[in-house]
Amino acid sequence: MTIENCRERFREFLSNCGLRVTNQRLAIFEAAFEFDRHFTAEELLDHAREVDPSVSRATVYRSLPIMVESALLREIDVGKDFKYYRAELAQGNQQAQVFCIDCEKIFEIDAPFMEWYGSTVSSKFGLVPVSQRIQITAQCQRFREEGVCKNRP
Amino acid sequence: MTIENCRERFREFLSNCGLRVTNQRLAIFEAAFEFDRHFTAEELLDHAREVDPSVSRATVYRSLPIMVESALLREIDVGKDFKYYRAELAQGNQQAQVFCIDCEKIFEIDAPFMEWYGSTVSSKFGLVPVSQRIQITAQCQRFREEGVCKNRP
DNA sequence: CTGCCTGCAAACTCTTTGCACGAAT
DNA sequence: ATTCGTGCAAAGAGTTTGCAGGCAG
Repeated sequence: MTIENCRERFREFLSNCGLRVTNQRLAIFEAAFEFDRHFTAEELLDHAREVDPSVSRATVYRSLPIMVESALLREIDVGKDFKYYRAELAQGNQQAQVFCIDCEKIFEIDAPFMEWYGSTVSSKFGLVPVSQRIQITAQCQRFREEGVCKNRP
Repeated sequence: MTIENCRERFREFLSNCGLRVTNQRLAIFEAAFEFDRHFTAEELLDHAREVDPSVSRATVYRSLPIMVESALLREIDVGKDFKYYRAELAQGNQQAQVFCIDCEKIFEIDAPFMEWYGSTVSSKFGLVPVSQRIQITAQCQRFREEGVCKNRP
């Protein structure tokens, strides 16, 4: 899946939902897909403004749910008071997140069993799964002992 | 594990940490252990005030981390902007949470493999696990279709 | 043209904090 | 007597929202 595909997909999603294709929404899309890592709403705002300085914080916050809904962005909650996002070039596979509390970096790894597990467990309670995630919080032992974290900026 | 054991454990934990055993802390403890379900900080405040009207919101928020640290309370983040807590009478097993977005209820189920999975995955990134959780978000199909959720108050 | 979108700033929610008083040890 | 703990209210952080004007369809 290339960025061109994604851009086209985004335009179609907007149209199909009766939403307008505005310069701001496109700028936010471009900014999001230029990150090669997880980013926060604030980081996205800063970067989107480099593409189109007129983008406001409100529009970023209004666009994020749309892009998550369209499955172009994944939303990740690591238990902090803000959320992380990541462009989803390759659609689909369930992933487990490992969040390092020392370097604040998010690592991801495929966890194909999760979907099965989610629906098995949900059905035990008479429910239908919407989403499932495994999140592992970890620390860097070396950083704790030596004050150096190889992932730390 | 009875509530008496837990109360004693709490007093010991406070003493061992050089923290004082105050009426407010005890009132918050009692309130927390009278819930037979998950509760929020605000619900805990309301209930603690029934035990001791002098308890303030600040003290509840200052006590929660202590009780979580002492393992008498479990903190659960379901991706909303506030946290849930639950008294932990039976210590220990890793659990997966199923959060129903229709009735906002949290169901739990043992997930003994989680600890193993967390350390296996963490070590792939050179990290040491601190905690791990599986969280499944689900909905009540019957509520969606018929407007009735058997778990809904 | 119509009405969805936008930027701005204020509002909101949950949580944390500074301060002076009060209570546990 | 010390010092930690407390209540109060204000601050804080991230996010949401009301409004008047702007732009896509």
